[in-house]
Amino acid sequence: MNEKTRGRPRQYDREQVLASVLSLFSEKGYSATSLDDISEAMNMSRPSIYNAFGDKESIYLHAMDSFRKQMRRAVGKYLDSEYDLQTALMNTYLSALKIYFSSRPAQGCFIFCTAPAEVINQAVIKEKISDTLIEVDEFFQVLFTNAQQQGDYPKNMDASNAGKLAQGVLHTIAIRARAGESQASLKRFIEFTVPVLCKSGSNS
Amino acid sequence: MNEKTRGRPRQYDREQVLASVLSLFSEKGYSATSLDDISEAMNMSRPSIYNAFGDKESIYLHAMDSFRKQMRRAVGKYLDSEYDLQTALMNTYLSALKIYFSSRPAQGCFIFCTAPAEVINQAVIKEKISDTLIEVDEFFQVLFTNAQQQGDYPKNMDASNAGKLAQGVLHTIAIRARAGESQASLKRFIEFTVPVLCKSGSNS
DNA sequence: TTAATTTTGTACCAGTTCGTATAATAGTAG
DNA sequence: CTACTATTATACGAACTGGTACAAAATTAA
Repeated sequence: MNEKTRGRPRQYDREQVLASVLSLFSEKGYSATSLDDISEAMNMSRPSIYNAFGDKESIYLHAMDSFRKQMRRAVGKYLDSEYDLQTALMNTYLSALKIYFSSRPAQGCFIFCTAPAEVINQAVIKEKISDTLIEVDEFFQVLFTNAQQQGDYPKNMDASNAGKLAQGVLHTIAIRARAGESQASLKRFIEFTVPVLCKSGSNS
Repeated sequence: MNEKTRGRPRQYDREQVLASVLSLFSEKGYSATSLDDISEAMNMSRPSIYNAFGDKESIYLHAMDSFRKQMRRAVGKYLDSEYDLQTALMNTYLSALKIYFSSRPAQGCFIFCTAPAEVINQAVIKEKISDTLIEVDEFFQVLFTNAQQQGDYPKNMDASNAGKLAQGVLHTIAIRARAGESQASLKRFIEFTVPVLCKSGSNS
């Protein structure tokens, strides 16, 4: 990976500038962010940016991928069946909450709070957000089907729709965090919600 | 209301132009919509628009109010206690679904799909979206407390958080509709979800 | 009529937008 | 040292941005 290549060497670190542009887009959204903003945040000149990531839309798509990677890193482990359903859900939501509140003011979910606005006129963004929905639905669905196999969740329930509902909780948390609801309040909401999703689980 | 006033009479109908700018903002979001776009959609010159609704941000806020009114008109009746919990929830979601799919392609919820992107740098929009969250939370909470009084929902459940979860379902439906999920699929999702929310309700 | 009042249309502004043409820079290969 | 290659910096441009000054138009009040 660190092989010497011809030509002038890069002065930027790809992961690092992606992280800073992600943070920028997360704050202002796609349309309100200018290439000048991006250039300043990345500390790169405009032609360099274009050369590295393409046009503005393409930069945004890279940021979406970067965010998805971050989320996967945070919650992927809960797919392991050593966690029971309640624990896996709870930990997933708490991990998400931590990310949603990682800036001040809290910015919620980068993808579900900023991308939907652009969806109608940007086909590629629409595709990627749809793809994200599917991936997350499947993540949660696996949690429910695993629980069904272990007798932890009723088998007559539709794990696919249960997964969708579980992702829905993520969406509402993301929006609420960005709108100013407190982390403590959202944590209480999660504590109420997880037993409802698990249903057969013994909640007081 | 139709009293003769001095000065040149208006050539526009306030409700009508608000409806068209709402549709425009709903499609493109706040930042991607230009005053030229707005002027064309309203069929009004820029100074007239400024005189009638103020600057761009103010126009957007008026559009938010207009959308909230539309939603209230559609679902307000389900607050009447003649509806049982399941029916009220089901009808509310179906009414929302109809609005979310009223354009082609479906645009979901104007407020929760386009406003969150602007929240961080536009304090007034943040306030209004927060205010909307509270109003809708209270709407659903009333549904649950009414059901509790009629023995239709367990009294040991927290109606406030139940209401929040119920609004969460609205959020995920809105995002999914805008991202391209089919109305039929979302209807099945609702049919799965309503009994889960009601819990004690008899679902096969 | 004349004055007062309100809305409308034209035209303009300074600032910003995204993207790129061009040339300088910094490294490797031979 | 000379090619070659890739990245960087400067600078520009045509289009668009939100907002407004100004005057014309259309009504009521006196």
